Amino acid sequence: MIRLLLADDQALVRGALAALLDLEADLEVVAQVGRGDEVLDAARSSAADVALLDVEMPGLDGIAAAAALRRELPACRSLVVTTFGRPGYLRRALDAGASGFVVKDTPAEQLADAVRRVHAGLRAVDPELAVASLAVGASPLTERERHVLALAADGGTVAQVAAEAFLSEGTVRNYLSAAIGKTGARTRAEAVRIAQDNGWL
Amino acid sequence: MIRLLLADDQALVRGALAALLDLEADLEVVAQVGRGDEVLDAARSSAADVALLDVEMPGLDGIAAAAALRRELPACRSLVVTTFGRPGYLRRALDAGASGFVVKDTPAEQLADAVRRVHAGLRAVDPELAVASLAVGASPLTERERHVLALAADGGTVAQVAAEAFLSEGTVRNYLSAAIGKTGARTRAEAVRIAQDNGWL
DNA sequence: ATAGAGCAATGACAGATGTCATGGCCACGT
DNA sequence: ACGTGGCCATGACATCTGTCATTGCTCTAT
Repeated sequence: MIRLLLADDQALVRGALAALLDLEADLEVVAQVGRGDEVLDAARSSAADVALLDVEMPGLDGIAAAAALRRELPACRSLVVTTFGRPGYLRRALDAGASGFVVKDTPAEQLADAVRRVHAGLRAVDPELAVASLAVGASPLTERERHVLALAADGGTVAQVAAEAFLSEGTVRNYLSAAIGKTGARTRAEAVRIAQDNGWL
Repeated sequence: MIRLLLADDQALVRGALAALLDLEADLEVVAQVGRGDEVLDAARSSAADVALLDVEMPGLDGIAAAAALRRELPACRSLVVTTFGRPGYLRRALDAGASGFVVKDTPAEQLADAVRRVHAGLRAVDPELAVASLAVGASPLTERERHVLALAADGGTVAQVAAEAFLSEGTVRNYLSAAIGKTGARTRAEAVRIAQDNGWL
């Protein structure tokens, strides 16, 4: 029996996945959580073998949760499940020690197989996405550029971003300018969109 | 036996929901589609009683699909299921003739009940969301303002938007200015975010 | 040790953006 | 008939952005 932990902030999806996986004779859902920062405790107390982690979660995102599991509970393997096939997500998930990566538009029948592969110590990675990940490559942004762009993502002015980041306005403009150049965008808003689509955040 | 149609672009979620609902003795999933524009045909040929429609779908969104069902196949009732509890979505869904509206973070146990209510001719609406919908109210934007803001949403310049909308640059700036004022935003990007969050698109 | 890369800042400048006043056109309700 | 309000446009204006050149500091790799 493979013992499963489900982590997804959408209760309906979480419950539905549980129903789907419980249909398999060799799988057993032993814990469900709706927040990333509850994953570690739940995995420990339920002695889960595999954790299905959504990327978008409150508290702690699925990738960070995978890293925490790797560090604190290496016996429990991670399978990251996500809505968005952002190439950067895959790379970061694997870097964080996840054993598998599945997007939510893969057929339902393949999920159980992915779980079994991960449990067996193999990798389970969407091949199409792996190619895209290589094609897009790693983020061209430096850490500060990323940070400033993330702060600008919700539409604030340069002055607001500068205040939040404790930087001068000119510096913020320089970083944004660099980010716009590196992403190939023509405006700040477009740069935000491109960075988000690629999972560079 | 209540005959169900599932429409969701994420195959994994669709399959999982099917597994969940098939566990109920009185429910039967008779059709599944991944695109909004396949809903009508599938509902007709499967003689579905209730259609579960995701809002975010390629081809035709779930709300438009609900409207089409209402018009062409009034025997089939619609239950809109969505990731985002955008207040505007609820209003538009009900206007389109949907009988129910459920967000994806409601507990899984309640979904089957919502389906039964809708099948019985009752409404199934998230009460919390109904309140939010009334509080936020309808979109303050005029049709042109909405349109221009939507075109500006992906980060293009004023000149690009003007070209796409066949308007002068000055007019575009005026509409954007009006939209910024009405949404209470300070920049164009923020206005886009606010409008999207409220489902005003 | 030396060159390269990231980080932080300043100043200057062209161009884009947001605001406002104004005008004309049309449809609608009273 | 009249006012109201949405729609389209123009022009002017202050401000905000995006770009570039330049400087200085710190690490890191060669």
